[in-house]
Amino acid sequence: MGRKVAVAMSGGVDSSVAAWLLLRQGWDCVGVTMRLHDAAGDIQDAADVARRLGIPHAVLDLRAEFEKEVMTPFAEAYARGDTPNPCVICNRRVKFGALARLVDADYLATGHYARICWTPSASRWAVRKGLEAARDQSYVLASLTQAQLARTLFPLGRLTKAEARGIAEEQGFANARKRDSQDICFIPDGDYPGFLERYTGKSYPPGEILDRAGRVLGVHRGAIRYTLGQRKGLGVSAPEPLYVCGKSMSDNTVTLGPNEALFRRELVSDGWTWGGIAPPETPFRALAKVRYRHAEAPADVEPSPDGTVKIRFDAPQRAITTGQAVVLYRGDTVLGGGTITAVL
RNA sequence: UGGGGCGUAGCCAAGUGGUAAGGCAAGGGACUUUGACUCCCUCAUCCGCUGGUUCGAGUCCAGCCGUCCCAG
Repeated sequence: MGRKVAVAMSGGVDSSVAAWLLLRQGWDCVGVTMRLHDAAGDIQDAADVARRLGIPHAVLDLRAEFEKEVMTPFAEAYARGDTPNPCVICNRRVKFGALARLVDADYLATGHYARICWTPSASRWAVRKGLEAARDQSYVLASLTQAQLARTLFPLGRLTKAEARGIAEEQGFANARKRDSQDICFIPDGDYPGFLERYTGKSYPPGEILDRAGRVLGVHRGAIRYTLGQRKGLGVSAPEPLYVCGKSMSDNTVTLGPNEALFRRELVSDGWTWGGIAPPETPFRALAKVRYRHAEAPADVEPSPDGTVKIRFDAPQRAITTGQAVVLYRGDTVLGGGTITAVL
């Protein structure tokens, strides 16, 4: 392998600092920015930083791939009643997929707060958590394949966000003080129900809000707007806070219950990609994480020959939701990641 | 029509003579490369209406209105 690396520059602070770090380490860098959707992005910011660093910069139009791999599956998942995590899919299919295939470089680098390590005992690559626990992004990278990891660099893995911002300030990057990105990138206003209706051309009609005994509590504004564990926006007043503890797309109903009703111990998952360990055939213990901001919890992991994996937590976890990614850890190493298909 | 209960913010609800708790909902903000959760802030110049007693009334009295239950 040579020393040429393409840095995926979003126009934000992190990927800008990543490029600077690689340059300083002697890499032959080229900046690339993906055009993913029509919403005006930060392409100009990325180009400005690249110019400042004195590296070539290219904009790659990946709108078709993004639509096919991310937006459409996103809408389909919601229609099914799942709650997908588009960032996870985007990383695997678009950023480290389509983009990686297009660039002419030995490696692809991004500004994720995560690390990659080679595990000699298993002869495998594995994603590891970023050093700053609060910023760790290994969860959204768990589905990267061995081939993808072999040619990926995460220069920010050992830095804190504060350090990265410090570097951006020192280097005079125009985006040094830019807000962290948030929300789904292709739905900048955060109105994902509105997006889904516009994108699919379908409307999701009102239906009944029920309590766990089946009594009608009110009317919902389309089942698509509600996800497990949700409290806000229900419009139902009660002696205690109520949360979405179930919904049925076929009945077009949303069921509410108290917080305690949300805890479950067991889930079924599929679509696994294995990182730090070879595809397992026997049960083992691990820490499992069921959403981006979930404190991973100890569990028994039972792989099946058909590729599905059953995970049974030692203690019940709140609002385990189908469509979300589940990621297994041993220490700070990612063992693998899949998608939650059922909660028992 | 008699007898009894009740009428406090969008909903529920404390309050019993001293200057309107709390919960839910709602709005705003923080947090956050997913949805959520969480956290913080805001939210009745006024207690059905009208008089009266009192230094002072949501709290006491009278009348009226509304509502619920029992009786018929």
